[in-house]
Amino acid sequence: MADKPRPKPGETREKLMEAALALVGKGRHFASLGIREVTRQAGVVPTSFYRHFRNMDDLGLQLVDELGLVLRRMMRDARSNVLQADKLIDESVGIFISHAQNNRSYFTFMAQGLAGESRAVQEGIRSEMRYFASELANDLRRLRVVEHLNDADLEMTCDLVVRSVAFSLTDVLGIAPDDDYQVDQVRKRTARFLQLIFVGAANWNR
Amino acid sequence: MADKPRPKPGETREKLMEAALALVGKGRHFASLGIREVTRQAGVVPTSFYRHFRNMDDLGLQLVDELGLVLRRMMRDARSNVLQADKLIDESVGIFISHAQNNRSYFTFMAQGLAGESRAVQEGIRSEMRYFASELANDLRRLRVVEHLNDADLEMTCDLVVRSVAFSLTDVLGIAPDDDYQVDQVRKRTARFLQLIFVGAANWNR
DNA sequence: TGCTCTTGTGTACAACTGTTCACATCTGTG
DNA sequence: CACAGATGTGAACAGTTGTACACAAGAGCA
Repeated sequence: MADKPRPKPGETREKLMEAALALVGKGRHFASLGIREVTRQAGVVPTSFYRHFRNMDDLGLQLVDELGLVLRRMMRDARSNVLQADKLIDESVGIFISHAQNNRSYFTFMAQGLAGESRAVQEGIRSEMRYFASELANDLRRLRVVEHLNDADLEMTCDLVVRSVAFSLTDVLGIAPDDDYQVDQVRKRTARFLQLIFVGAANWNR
Repeated sequence: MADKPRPKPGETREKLMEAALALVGKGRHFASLGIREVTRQAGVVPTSFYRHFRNMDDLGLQLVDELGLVLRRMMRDARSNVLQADKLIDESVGIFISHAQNNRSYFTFMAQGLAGESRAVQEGIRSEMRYFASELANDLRRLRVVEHLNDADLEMTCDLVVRSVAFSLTDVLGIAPDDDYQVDQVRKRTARFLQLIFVGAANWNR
């Protein structure tokens, strides 16, 4: 028997998730990944896969959970780093985009999952987006920048904001990571989207 | 591109494209389709595939072209059927959504392709969206509803509109085709998104 | 010490994959 | 008419796939 490096406890599970994410980051589509392919990338024997996941969809679902953590971290980061209220939009957008840059694989997975073939993954991601929108609504209420909007309209506004940002993040993913000029273009354009939306919200009286 | 002006309609070619689209409509993801799978669905022998496409990405690219036709038809439909200017948004959204309902497979393919693994398909779809946005800008200019916006701001506004509608169309795809209530919810919500954007545009003076 | 769980491994197999090749059929043009 | 080219077919290939099975090493516990 050849000596094995080390049989660590429960590390294989994470290796498999990272492997899938790595393949997605390399341009592959999650839906086209196979069990063998992932285990190969993880440096594990195919059979091990079944010790942790029932199938690929299962792995995808667990990735969605991890994605939730990433998003929450991003949100916390934005909340604690936005200093001036008048630069709220610019600074938040900057933070979101840099998170997308630093977690390309996760956000690529998110973008793929939105139209993915697993209904469960799809629903999971949409649920994360709804959560994000409702947290944003809370923040805006707290900052008293939208006092004239009723709850439903505020919720609608935040939903639109989140969708726009999400779409912009997929723009970033289509750009070479070091193409600072293009990334900056997306940043500016996204900020203007949000400004436009907030101008709309400020003048919203039905 | 237009490689078949003279020869008779290669029906196998279209059968293959329809087959791929049918599989996508059935919930499969385009990136996970195989050549054999598509030919089987088309009722054709695997070898025939190579008579018309070099590989799956090639087929995807040609589907993007067809998708362009669908989008153009949708646009023309909206232009000729919107009767009252004050109902422009509601009627347009209604038309877009019913087109999405009647061409579910195409729009599912579009949603998938936006984050797909073929950079070319991705770029093709984004290009269709840009075209759509620029046509919308023309229309708005013609209708004189945005006379105070400069070209760049108008273009930005239209881009945001197109993105929002596109996102909403993916919402529709996640709903059972006959769930009229939910579809109507999406319709109303999308219309409000656009109203919000246009209120923003109307009050946009930097 | 034994017993049972959990995790990881190696082997095996039938089914399926993409692609090639040689051959059949059809269609329009010289 | 014959012939060239486009289109479709079937058999064949080597490689990959998902999954089942039996087994080994360690952990926790009586």
